[in-house]
Amino acid sequence: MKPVTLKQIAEELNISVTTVSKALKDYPDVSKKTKGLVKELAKTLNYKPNTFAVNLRTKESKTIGLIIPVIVHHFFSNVIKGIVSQAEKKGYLVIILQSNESYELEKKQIDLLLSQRVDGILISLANGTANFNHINNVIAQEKPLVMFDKIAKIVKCSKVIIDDRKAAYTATLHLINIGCKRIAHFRGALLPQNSIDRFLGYKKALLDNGLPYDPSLVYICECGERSFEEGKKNAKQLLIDHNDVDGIFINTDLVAIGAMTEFNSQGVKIPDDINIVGFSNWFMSSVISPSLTTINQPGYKMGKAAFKQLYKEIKATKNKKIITPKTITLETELIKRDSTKDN
Amino acid sequence: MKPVTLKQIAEELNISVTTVSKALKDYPDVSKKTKGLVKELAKTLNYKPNTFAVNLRTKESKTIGLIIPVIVHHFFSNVIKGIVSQAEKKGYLVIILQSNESYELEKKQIDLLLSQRVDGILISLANGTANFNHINNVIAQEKPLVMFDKIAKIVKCSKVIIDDRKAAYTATLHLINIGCKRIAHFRGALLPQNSIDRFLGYKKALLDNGLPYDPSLVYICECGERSFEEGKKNAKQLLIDHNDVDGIFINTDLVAIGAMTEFNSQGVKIPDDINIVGFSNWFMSSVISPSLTTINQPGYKMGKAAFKQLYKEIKATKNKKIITPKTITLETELIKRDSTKDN
DNA sequence: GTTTAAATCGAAAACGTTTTCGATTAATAA
DNA sequence: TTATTAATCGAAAACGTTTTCGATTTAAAC
Repeated sequence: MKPVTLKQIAEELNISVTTVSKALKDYPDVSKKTKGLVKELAKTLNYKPNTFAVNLRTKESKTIGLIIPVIVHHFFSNVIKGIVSQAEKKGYLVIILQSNESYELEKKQIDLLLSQRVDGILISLANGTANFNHINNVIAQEKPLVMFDKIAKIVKCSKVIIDDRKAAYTATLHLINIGCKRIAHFRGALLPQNSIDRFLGYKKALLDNGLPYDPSLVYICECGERSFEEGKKNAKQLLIDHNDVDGIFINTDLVAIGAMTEFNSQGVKIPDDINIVGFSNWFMSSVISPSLTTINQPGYKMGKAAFKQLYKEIKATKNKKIITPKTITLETELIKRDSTKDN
Repeated sequence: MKPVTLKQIAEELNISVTTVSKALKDYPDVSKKTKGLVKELAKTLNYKPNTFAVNLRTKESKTIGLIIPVIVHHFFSNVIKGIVSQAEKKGYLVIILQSNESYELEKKQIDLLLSQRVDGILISLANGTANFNHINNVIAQEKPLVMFDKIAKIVKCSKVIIDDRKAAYTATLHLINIGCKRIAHFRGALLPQNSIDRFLGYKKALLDNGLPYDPSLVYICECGERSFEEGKKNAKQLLIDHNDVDGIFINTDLVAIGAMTEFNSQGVKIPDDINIVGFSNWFMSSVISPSLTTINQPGYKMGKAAFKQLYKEIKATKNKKIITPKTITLETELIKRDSTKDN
């Protein structure tokens, strides 16, 4: 019941292991006849090359690692799907690790993947990550690495992102265009680049359009496991702090839905009393009532693009070519629904 | 910039590769002194054993494969999270593949994982899978395999499931208890065991409680990508076919939410005109309005349990022990919310 | 001083593949 | 005929580790 090896095929046909190997890989220095014999026998014996040996010899595993802050997440699970499907097409397998937004875990997982000798790494940074030595370490080893979504601008590597600032600008502008004068923002955690950028886009849209920027209108949420509750809490606090807010741009749909739930239960009408724009376009957002105006964030596309870039870099590295980091920016779009007024 | 090997450490210390290897693994036949020297040098050189070589030697990869019908799915992504986190604890990595509910793909992916020589396989069957040769093939090779959620009763292997029939019975009974007399069922696809079981539980609850079973009240949906739309469509059809239905037990939350959307838009009041019970307890279900009564399906726990069982079997196989298949049934619970009347 | 036991080490084989390079044979050209 | 080329093959090294088993040295026992 042991797996078939080249040796067994060789002995059966009274030829050498070398020839068997070469026959299976269509080397030109094997006759058609032997190729035929070898391939036939390999098929009937159901020969499968021993990946361990192949890996050892070729020094590649045809495997990539993926580190992601959360798995149970509409956007990220779409990214995973994009990566896995694209990788499979190119004959690569994907090892998935969840960093749980923890820098320490992320560091360990990088080590784990390196010691596993994956051919490349795809990563979306944890909220807790402020030090990038572990990432730079990977790059220094000339192991291809591509960041997506939650990136660090400071790190010299390829990135696949959306233009968070622009998207946030668009979202806020929409609120302004429908007549909002006091626009609040529920922002994400402090460290991640994308929550910074969304905040900056929000701020710029205000200033560009003659509205004052008021820091007391900006609320923070960690956007972790308890996003929904954070949304409710912030909404409750907002109602206490201010009575004149007529629009909110919220960092994530799930937080927005939490906020909407709170507003609903307090009798605050959406969009009549307050207009809300979320971010990400979770499936849920189209289904709740009122449906949520939001920014579509293309997770599946991002996963595909990230793998494609990584694949290029793996090939390049193999051919000893130098890779110049590339930043790919994917398009987003505003999806108008019922949580904001028609204008 | 090449990775450090045992050989380099050996040369540096003027000892043999054998001794270095043994020192690092704390063999008793290496002196304390050499152990100290070796370990110290290994650390300063940042030695990491070459996994490829270790795999080849030990014939194990410390890697398992996971085949799952869909990744972007609240329940399944929770399962993934459970598996990945548990596996990491035991030093195992997880390769994820999505079968897309396709038998053909599933078959190919099994082959892929076998040729990758994973130490074990975790699988939830595709809807399209009616033939189990590919699975039996794995078992015949004495490669540990555990099925979860979408299983095949006929296959002799360990399984982690919920008692779908019982859960469906409970759900239907709840509808009966609050006074429903004409209870419809939106069932899942025809092949999967769990959609069959949920249907049977529904039917049994009716008959046990003196209600007639009426096949015209059973609607089918594939529960694939378009679940939401299927829910709407079935709801619309139901309103055309019957005007006396006062309760529906629906195979999946997402379908239920689709149905509720349709009822809402047609002015059918939930739960006054019609009571609805879903299945799975997606996060969304607690957030929509009215919130959805449903059966909680413990995805994270299932993932953990599935890996634990697989781990046991991997260990057992390694020690040449025979493994007797085990079926683990996880508890479910009815979560009463606003889509069903109080009684 | 000899025997025995314990402690410490290393040579070598093995895992299964890939690839280089030299050897052999057959076919062609001179 | 011999020289040259093309076609076909295989020996052997290499990838880096683990593990068996025998060798050597040292200490203890007689």
